[in-house]
Formats: sequence, structure tokens, C-alpha cells
Amino acid sequence: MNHTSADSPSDLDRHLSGFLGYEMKRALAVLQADLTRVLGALGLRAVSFSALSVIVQTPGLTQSALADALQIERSNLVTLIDELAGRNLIMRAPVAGDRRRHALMPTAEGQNLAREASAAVEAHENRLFAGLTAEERHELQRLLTKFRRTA
Amino acid sequence: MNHTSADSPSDLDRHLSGFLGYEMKRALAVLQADLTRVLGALGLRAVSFSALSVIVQTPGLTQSALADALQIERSNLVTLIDELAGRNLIMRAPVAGDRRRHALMPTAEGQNLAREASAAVEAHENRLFAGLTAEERHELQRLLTKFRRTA
DNA sequence: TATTGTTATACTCTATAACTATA
DNA sequence: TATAGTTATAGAGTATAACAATA
Repeated sequence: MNHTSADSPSDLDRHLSGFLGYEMKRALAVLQADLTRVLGALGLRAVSFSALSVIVQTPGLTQSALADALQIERSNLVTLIDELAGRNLIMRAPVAGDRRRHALMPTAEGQNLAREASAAVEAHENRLFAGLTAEERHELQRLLTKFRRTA
Repeated sequence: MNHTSADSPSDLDRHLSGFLGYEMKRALAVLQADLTRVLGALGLRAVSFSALSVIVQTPGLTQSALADALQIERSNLVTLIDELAGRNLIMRAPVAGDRRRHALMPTAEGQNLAREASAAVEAHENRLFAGLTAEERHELQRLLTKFRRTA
């Protein structure tokens, strides 16, 4: 046989799949579509889940530190923090000795939702990566992390 | 030693790195920043490079087919095609027997730029993935493709 | 009736500059 | 002077609906 078996409804982008960046973008699009659905059921977006998780794991950090950690602009963090605070998932607490800073603290409710959301995201990844073995998932994780460290 | 060696300026997101989607998003951000720079030097965006490449590899396809291949909306393709046609990289040719459709054809200039851009993108990936062995790059490629096939 | 390309539009995401209050 | 948080705004990217021409 001299025609490649069609493994995709449209295969016109087959030569682009040779680029890792293209394949990664496509893979991420699939992941994000499902993640948006899963987190949406909990009233969260991907970025608010990330922010809440970091605040739960690192209580007391400032908005600037959180912006650094998530690689988003301080300015764009404001409404996100407003949103989480408005739902009583976190609080802006004063920092002793520097009245410019806010210490971001999770509420009990925020901690509970973070736990629930983490479980949901884990289930989401288990579902989407079911076609890969545990070893393959770990290898993918390792390669992505190595890339991030060395690129 | 009981503190993990700091391999990142801010490591507050370390627990999120356990999620493949998060690590992939971070990796892709690094790739895309460099890709934007590399293609920008040729007057292309990532999406216009993809479109031009598909048109060169599949001359005569319609806009709808291209939109399907690249997973973008037909409506958003219009200005992109205008842009490529305005630079004389491609042409909208009539299709015999169906006057609704346009056959997208690369010009000689478009073919040359596509070749040059492909080489630039390959060099860009070689540079950014220099920290991974050839085997690791192939394995990453394989795992991403397998994910896309099975997810 | 359905499809192709098109236009208009709205919505999200992100980036930048400038302001305020503090230091 | 510099920093933390904030506000306003502009640009890119993307999604949806509706239209004209054609099938």
C-alpha cells in the first residue's frame, strides 16, 4: 500500500505534525477544552484553579509573588483575586510592617474547593491520558519538565 | 539536605507541575515566544506559516478544507487569506464547476517563503530542544501523537 | 435547502501605561 | 525614588450569527 492510513478526518496538516510545537499545541487544545468543561462545573477557570491552588499551598504570599509564579501580569491578577475573594474562597489579609502588600490567605471553603478541584483535574487527566501507559505518562512528564529546565 | 534545590526563580507552582496540562502549557509558552520571534523576522505569524505550509503541500484546497485542517473558523480565515494573497504568496483561483469555492494556490514566491520558513522553524526547534537527546525528542513526538490519536 | 465565502460583532486573554498609597 | 496594588485601555485571538452567491 502506498497511501498512509487516514488516522484523522482531515490529514492535510500531516507535515506540520513533524514540528513538536504544532503537535504540542494540538494536544494542549484537546486538554484545555476538557479542562475548561471540568473546572467550569466547579465555577472555576483554569487560571483561577491555578491561582487558588498556589494560594492554598503557599498561604500568605503576595499578589506580585503569585503573578510571578503563574507568569501572569499583576494587573491581570486583580480581577481574578477579586473573583476568588468575592466567592469567599480567599481573603486579602494585611501584612504587618508593609501596608502596600496583601497576604493572600485561603478560606476553609477555598481549601475544600481546591481539594475537590484537584481531584477533578486528576480524574480529567487520567481519562484523557488513558491511551498512554503509566510509564508513557511519566516519560511525557519527565520530557516536558526537562525541556522547561533546559530551553 | 532537606530543602529541594531551587531550579526555578519562583517555585511556588511546583505542585501544579504534577499536572501534565500545566507543564505542557508552560513548555508551549516558551516555544511560542521563540517561534513568534523567528517567524516575525519573515513577516509571518504562527498561523499564517501553518496556512501557507498546508497550501503549498496541498495546492488547490478550499478555504473550508483549510479551516478544517488547521481547526480554525472559516470566518477567521478570511483576513488571513487576504493577508497572504495581498503579499502575493498565494492566490484565490476559481474552481471549475463550483463558483462558490476558491482553490488556494501558492505562488512561486509563496513556495520559496514556505521553504525558508520551514527551515527557520526547524532550526528554532533544534535550538530549543538542544537539551534533549534525539531519542528523547522522538519519544516526545511519539507520545504527543499517540495522545492526540487516543484522547 | 445546504454550502462557501464573507461581514460584523462580541467576548476572552493578554500587554502596557499611568495612577495611589505606601516604603 | 522604588514598589504593590490598582485602573483603564488597547490589541490579539477566537466564536457566533447572519448575509449573498451559488449549488
